[in-house]
Amino acid sequence: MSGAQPIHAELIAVIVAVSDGAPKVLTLSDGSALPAGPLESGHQSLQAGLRNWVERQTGHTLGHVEQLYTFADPDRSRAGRSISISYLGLTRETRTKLGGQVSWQDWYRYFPWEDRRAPATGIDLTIKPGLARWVDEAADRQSRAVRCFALDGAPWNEDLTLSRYELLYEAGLVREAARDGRPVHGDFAPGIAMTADHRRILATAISRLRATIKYRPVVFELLPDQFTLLDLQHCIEALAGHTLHKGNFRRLIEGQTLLEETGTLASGPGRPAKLFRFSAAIRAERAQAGTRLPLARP
Amino acid sequence: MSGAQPIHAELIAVIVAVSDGAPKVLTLSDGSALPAGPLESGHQSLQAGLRNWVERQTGHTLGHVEQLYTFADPDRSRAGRSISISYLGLTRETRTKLGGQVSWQDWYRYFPWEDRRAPATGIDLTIKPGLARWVDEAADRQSRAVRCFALDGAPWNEDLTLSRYELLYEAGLVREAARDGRPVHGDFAPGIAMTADHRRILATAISRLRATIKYRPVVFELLPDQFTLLDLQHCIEALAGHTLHKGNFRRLIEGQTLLEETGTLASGPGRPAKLFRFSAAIRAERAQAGTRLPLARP
DNA sequence: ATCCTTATACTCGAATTGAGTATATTTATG
DNA sequence: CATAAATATACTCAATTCGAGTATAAGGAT
Repeated sequence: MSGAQPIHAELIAVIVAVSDGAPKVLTLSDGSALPAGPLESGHQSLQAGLRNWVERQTGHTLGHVEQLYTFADPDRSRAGRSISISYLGLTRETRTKLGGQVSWQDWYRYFPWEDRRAPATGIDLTIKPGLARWVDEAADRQSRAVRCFALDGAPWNEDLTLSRYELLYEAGLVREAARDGRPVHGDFAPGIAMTADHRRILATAISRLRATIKYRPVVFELLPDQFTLLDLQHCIEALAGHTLHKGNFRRLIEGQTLLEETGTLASGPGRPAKLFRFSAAIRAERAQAGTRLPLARP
Repeated sequence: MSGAQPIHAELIAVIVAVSDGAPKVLTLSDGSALPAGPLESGHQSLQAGLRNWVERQTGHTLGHVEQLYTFADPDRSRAGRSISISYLGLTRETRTKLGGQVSWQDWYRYFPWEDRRAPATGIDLTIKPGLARWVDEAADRQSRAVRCFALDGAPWNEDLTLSRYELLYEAGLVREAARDGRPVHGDFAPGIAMTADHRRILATAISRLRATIKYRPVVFELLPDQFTLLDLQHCIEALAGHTLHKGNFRRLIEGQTLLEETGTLASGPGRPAKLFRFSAAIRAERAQAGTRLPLARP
């Protein structure tokens, strides 16, 4: 087999925190790029390399870290091919000073259509006409658009963030598509663009995280040590992009051994809520255990 | 940032087929290695590179292809670091001639404890004593072992194939651990070893495939054009490693729009069964749609 | 004392699930 | 040819889960 070639490898990180009821992502260049850096020689493993590098650059300790996807750049210069390995990392947003153009951004700035917590945002109205034009051009597009955007009465599936972004890209309804020279089909969907394929990587991270929280208790990496059941619910709703039924949520959580009471109460308006922490077993296993959250769809 | 270095990239493929009621994986060296090859310059994308290379080498057309994981070799020679990108590919086992040491192997030869279709194989009896010794050495090991191997009355979770292999490796209960100089804790678990980390990659593939078949109709890449409901059930049981309730399986499958009748009947002993094929919509979307199979665990 | 706000508890019917039994239609066998 | 064996298909039923709602408790603010 011939054609093996030297290659340049880079790590791209999607660092996620939740604060003020919004999921945030750590960005460079005033929100237009994800943090990235070359794979360095000293690193034991890719994951260790990423942790080390993020902690040095941002001062944030990463809790859960998960590999997302590896991309190869097809048409880079003769100088050598480039491979990007992307990661999702969870942390708590601390008020540490951030360097010049480093900032936390609400991830729904990039994907407004993914936030369905408040009803009737009218976002679909912006997207649907362009989508309709694209669908009419070929026969096999209909069912894909229907499934991704729940066009008929079908239920919205929050895990399809990546599929939806890819569809909008193919349909020429995001700026990146126009930038890459693809045909457009109308006004761009709302939401701001990013460098290269960074918005696609962010969509991958959202899809993955939304899928992960359903069966593994990774949310605890995003919450403070103590929290109320409503805090937990709001955190999950922020990530999932839709609201949950309070009573059913509590029933499911309390039916498991996920949490334990701290014995203290939260203050604030209204009746004080019990404070909880994740149970010792869960903390020891660092999110290895299984969980059930009321997000699975029939 | 310094330390960027040229890197060698290689693709490793886990090619899976199901025949004679057993999940098979394509191997080299009489079953001790997975097919692997360097990333070549002509390839558009990693996935295209893999398809191209597998089809040229084996004559098998890959249906569903899914990226598994990217590893970096930490302690390779000064000559340059190596990155391995592993993929899962599904195909049908055809009777094409295979080269010298290329062969299809039942994947349960490598993971006998993962096949729970026949009850009481006694495999657990071989593993449990060593596991018990390992658990006793540190406090936080108990719950992990319990969860992975369903030690108390907990239900067996078939998706944990990778976690179980990793635990056995850490516990020094597989040959690869001894080979890598780790302490052993008793007799090795049954199952044959592979080169380097290939058995770990195979475990990753099994975990991923077992998780995937629950919500995406990828099985259709493994079955012939027409098949009976029992064929479909047996295929899924082979992959999942446990049996399903026939009536409930049929109820769930027929309650969806997954299949359509061909109008013909299968022959053989007993009452002839209706032949089905996957519905046109499913085939068109090439496994993009959602499905439900009776495998999800409470 | 009353209102507002949030927490917590409980209810109830619909839907799903797990496990079982009964019947139909073919091939093999004496 | 009658019967057994094997397989397919259909139906039943109770337990559990789920979605959505109502009711009550406990704090602060006015």
